[in-house]
Amino acid sequence: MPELPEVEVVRRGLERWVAHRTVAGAEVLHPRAVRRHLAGADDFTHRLEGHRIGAPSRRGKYLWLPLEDTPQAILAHLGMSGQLLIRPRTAPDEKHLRIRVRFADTPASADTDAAGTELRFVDQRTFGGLSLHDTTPDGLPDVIAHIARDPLDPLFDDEAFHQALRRKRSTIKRALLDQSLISGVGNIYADEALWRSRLHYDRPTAGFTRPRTLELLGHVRDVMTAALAVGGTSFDSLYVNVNGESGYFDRSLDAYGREGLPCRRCGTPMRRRPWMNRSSYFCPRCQRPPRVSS
DNA sequence: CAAGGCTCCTGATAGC
DNA sequence: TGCTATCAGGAGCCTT
Repeated sequence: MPELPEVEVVRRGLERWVAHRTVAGAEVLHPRAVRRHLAGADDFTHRLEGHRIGAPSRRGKYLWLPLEDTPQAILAHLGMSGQLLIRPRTAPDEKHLRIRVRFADTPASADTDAAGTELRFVDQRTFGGLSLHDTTPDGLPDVIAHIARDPLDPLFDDEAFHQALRRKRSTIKRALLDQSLISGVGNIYADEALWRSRLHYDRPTAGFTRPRTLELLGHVRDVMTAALAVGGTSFDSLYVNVNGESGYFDRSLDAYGREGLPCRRCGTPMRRRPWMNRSSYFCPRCQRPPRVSS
């Protein structure tokens, strides 16, 4: 399940293999993959043709490929199971291939041995997709203006995040997953950062002290940086990075998926609790629930 | 307006 | 064997 580190790995792959190539054509094999492109699949493909791709950017779990000659960008979200693969044009289609983008071979692509390859969006569960949007003056696709900066962004404002937590009448894991407060954190890294911080997921944010917020942010950054160093992660075999190699980091997980296994800090069996139609993993001893439970 | 819940989707797996 | 139930969960959208 791609979160910020995995998406960043994909972004770097695209920088290597796709930037500065010109789109020759695109093919949408499943309409749901472009459902965020409201004008439809035909409009999506027609408007891509002939444009040259710029340097890929990312905010949180969104990444986008700017078109160099127009203030627009191809926005991508991988959802649960999305992959962006660079494959030889001659490679057989993947079972869940949703979108194919072909490129014109140019001297630029020949220089990087990218010639003869195409970009494929493969997505089993179809929660992800591509779409084309206008970009704001700072280069951000307009439809993700509500997405907050992510914790690895140098312009992320720790103090503003802390004040936002204080104003909320919510609990900490909900806040971590709220992409309008802090982006890029999903269920896995939320549980990991909370475990490192010894915080229970249901702890109200309103009472957070500044040191507590800053420590949590530090752990969020640490766990993401560690995952990035290993090449992103997804013990989920569905996840493959842009070069088609599977990444991951599963051996470094301290909380997620460890129900019944001993806490790596105190040895107490880890627990799993149903939470927001998913799961939260935590140590019942290190991460004590708040006194007043919702 | 904020907070919380519902829903989209497919495949692996467990249970009967 | 073959069916059904459950789980995985990001984020837009809906309800309260």
